[in-house]
Amino acid sequence: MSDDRDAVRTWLALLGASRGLEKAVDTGLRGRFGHSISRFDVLSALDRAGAEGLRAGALTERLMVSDGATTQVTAPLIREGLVRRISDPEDGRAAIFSLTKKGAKLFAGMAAEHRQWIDCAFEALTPAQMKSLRRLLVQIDPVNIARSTKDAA
Amino acid sequence: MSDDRDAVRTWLALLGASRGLEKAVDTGLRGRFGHSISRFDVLSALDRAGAEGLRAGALTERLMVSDGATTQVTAPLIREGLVRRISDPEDGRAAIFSLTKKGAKLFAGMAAEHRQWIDCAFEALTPAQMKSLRRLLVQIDPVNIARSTKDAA
DNA sequence: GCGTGTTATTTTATATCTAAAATATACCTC
DNA sequence: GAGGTATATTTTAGATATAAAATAACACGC
Repeated sequence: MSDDRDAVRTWLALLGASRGLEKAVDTGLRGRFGHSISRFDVLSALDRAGAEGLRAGALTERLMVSDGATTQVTAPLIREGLVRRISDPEDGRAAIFSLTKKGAKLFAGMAAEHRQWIDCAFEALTPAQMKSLRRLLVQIDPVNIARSTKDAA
Repeated sequence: MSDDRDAVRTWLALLGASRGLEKAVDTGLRGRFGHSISRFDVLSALDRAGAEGLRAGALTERLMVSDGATTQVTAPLIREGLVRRISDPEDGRAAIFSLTKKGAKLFAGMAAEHRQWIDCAFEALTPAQMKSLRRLLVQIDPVNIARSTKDAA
């Protein structure tokens, strides 16, 4: 068998594993808590940030989405009283997001369940295999694509 | 260091690698060809299917998306004359999608470039490492999540 | 032949993302 | 402190996804 498409085959395996797990987690979160994985990511970032919360820009950066998405995803969380938005007293332009008590409590439950799901999904891998997997994953370099695309243009 | 969150850390690494590469490929395809990665996937599936093409249901299954998405993603491709839709002569309900000559030609160019990008992104990995990576990836089992979610409900 | 039910696809409503335009406020220079 | 410029965020428009309702066509039993 030729190895000509090794990289493409590996990419398809990576994409399949990631999408499959993401879909399963999203379905689980929606079913159990009525929130998408995007919202879970917001709650997670804010939980980690603690009491000071995060500015909209910082939240956007951590979620690796666009600024518009942050506004939209936080909106329903604010409506439900899980997230609080206040103006930065030091910069009137900036908005600071943080978890309410209710939001923190809900997130704790979500995170516990989420962790169990992930543990189940990775059950077949030993800790050493997981470490090996992480080491391989970080060697993949998407920046190379951006470069070669620019060259071709 | 505790290994308590090994699985979650691995999941985050997987998600990061996959999203990063997907984003880079999507950006590359849009910049060079004006088509999203979703459309590329459609063209790819139809190219593989050859002259007989694929029924809408089969295309949906291969893309692993919902049936509605197939209708919507193919629409612009049909408008641009890259994909053809005809009624199945043996089943008036079914639609059969196939590539036009123009679509096949465009896809050939896209696929060649796509492969170069992926080769670049995986440059740091040896063929043996890629094989090892694939073997680890297929052991991840999202179905476990669906099961445990159902139990909890 | 004709209702009845199943199946294939499309349509519709909603959610989420991006990119770009609009808005609002801070900061800097004079 | 007034005006221009830069920056932070929201809004808007468009793409893509899902889920569920609607549409259309086949197929079976009578």
